[in-house]
Amino acid sequence: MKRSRVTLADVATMARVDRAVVSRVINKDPTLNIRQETRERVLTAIDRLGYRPNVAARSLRTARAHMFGLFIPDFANPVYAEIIKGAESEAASQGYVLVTGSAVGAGLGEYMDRIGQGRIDGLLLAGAGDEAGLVEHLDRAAIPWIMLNNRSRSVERYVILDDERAAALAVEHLVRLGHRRIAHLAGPAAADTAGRRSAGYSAAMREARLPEGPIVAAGYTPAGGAAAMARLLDGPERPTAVFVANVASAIGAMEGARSAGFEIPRDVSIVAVHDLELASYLFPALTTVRMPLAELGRRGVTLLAGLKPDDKVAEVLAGPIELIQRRSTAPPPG
Amino acid sequence: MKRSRVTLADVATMARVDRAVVSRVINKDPTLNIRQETRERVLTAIDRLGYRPNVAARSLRTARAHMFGLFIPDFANPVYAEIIKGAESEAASQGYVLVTGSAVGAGLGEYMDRIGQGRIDGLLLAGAGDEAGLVEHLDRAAIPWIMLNNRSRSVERYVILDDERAAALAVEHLVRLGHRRIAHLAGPAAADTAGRRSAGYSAAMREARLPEGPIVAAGYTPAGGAAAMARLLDGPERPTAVFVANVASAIGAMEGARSAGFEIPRDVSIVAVHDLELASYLFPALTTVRMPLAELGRRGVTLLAGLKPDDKVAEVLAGPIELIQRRSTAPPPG
DNA sequence: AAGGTCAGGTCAATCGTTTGACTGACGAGA
DNA sequence: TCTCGTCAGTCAAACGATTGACCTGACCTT
Repeated sequence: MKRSRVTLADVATMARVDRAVVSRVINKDPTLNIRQETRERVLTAIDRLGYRPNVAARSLRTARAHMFGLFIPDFANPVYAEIIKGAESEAASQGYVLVTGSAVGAGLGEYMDRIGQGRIDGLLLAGAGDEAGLVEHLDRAAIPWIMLNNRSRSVERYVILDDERAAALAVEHLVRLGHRRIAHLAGPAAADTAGRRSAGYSAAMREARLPEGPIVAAGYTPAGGAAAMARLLDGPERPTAVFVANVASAIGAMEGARSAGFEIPRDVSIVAVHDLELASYLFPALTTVRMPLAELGRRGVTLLAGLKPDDKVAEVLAGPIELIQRRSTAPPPG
Repeated sequence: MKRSRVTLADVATMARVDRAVVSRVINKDPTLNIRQETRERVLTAIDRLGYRPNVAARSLRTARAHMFGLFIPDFANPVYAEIIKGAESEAASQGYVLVTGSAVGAGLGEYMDRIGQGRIDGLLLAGAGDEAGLVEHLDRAAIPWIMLNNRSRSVERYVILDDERAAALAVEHLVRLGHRRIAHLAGPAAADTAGRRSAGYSAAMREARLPEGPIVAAGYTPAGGAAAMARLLDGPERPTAVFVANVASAIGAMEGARSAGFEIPRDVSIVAVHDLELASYLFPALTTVRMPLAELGRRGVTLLAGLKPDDKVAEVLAGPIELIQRRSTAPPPG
């Protein structure tokens, strides 16, 4: 039970060298010229004292925190879990710590104020909208930042996935099954991903020479999906299949269809964007389009590590996008 | 206009006072005697320069980082999302930043090494097991830490929920519906929560003078739940109801029951611990026991804020535990 | 013998804040 | 007149690690 903190000076004393030597040994300074024997004295001293460098002192001196932040809107959304995993592992392998936060209730502004200056070397923003003052807030912090999965209208600092293609894959699957009345349960108008998926839907429908079915927008939540589905199935020209923009809404959509008395996939097929482990345990197991979310987090960190505060990034991540067929899609009735 | 970083000295120069005054104004030092006029000069200087205190320097001087860590095994498990939310909001209101991490692949040891010394003032460990060397690792960091939802055999530093009572609530509900053959789909033997829920199950069964049905353990995952359920329903004395230790396993368990050809709740009732929004969108909507998870996170932070590295904590959080009846439970067949 | 090279380190300024100790000016009381 | 007490700030030493510049002695070369 060592209580008082161990510093460089303590190690230096024990190893009978200058603090500078210890520092250079720890940081593997290539300019350091040292006898093997001395190096070992330092190393054992570090070990015996249980020395850990003080991050605050190091950050102060070097002006780098070796820490990246990841800001997400909501931990309850499992889609972000994938992004976090990718980002965390990439950060670790680059020698950074990734800290994830979500400023419950408050927004990014308060988060940035609380995080203060000098605590993180860069920030990843997943699923952030195009809120007022966002860019100003970030620029005041004078650290590099990148949006994941969303573009900001005002600046080029984002990595996104090929949502058009994902949507097309889903629609093509339905078309191949024989569907002609394919509706679209879109995402919230504010979300950039929603727009891109809708665009992909439209393009694929045009390509297949099919009229765009009814389109209803809803938040990326089960509750939103359930409500929207009810409206989609209520119209006169009932669709035989629905392309849902997000897996969370799809979970609600399935419930909505069931409680409206429709059976999936007999009466209506459902396919959604984003694959999750959960999808195969739903009833019926949900057909999805798998997106490289972990890769997105990974790429964000990689870019952040080599970015200056004023650099531009505008990238559509090329990664495997594939349709995972399960049981929620089938040929149309009749 | 972000030139080089703005420091205290810049503010002091602009306000024509000493750095000390600026510092004391910022920290609301009660011993500071200052004219209203001067204070305002300082405040406007801060504002005009967009000054943010440098966290590294502050931490170095005060030996406090104003940051707490929360370590969880897996972001994909939605149960932790609740804990994070509670902890984050409590931390914010106490002036701390909460950072959540999960050392993918590696364990807590590597996480602690990466996080370094002096970066966080305290650590919350959710769902950590009783791994070897854990306590040593934590004690070397010389910061207060608390386990959430799990006890360590070796030290008294935990806050848990009343899992016995949660289990009893679930079992009593099944008994009241008329079930007599109530099986238990338990959690992994390594998890402390699993043990307490099993104990609660046993006690409630004894109380109801019922023989303990078959008990099968599984990890807190859908896959584990599905496999375990198959085994439970395969035996000679098939249970009419199953108490599942965790909602994630329950999702799998439902799937397992369905693919074995049983209908829920007609053939078998299912009730699980932990309520999630998702539960009402499953098919059928899952009956659960709601646990105060956010409160657990909240309490953890509160304790951490007023804890010394050697203090003991052993607390069963008193919070509302209630049965949320949905459609996965019904009277037994016949 | 003077100069040069190299190994093997040491020295000390610096990063930005905090904080206990101190000071100069002014007015009041003895 | 001298002392004392406020008021309104100022001074400067930390905190712990990093890093460019410097030093010392041994050995070699011409």
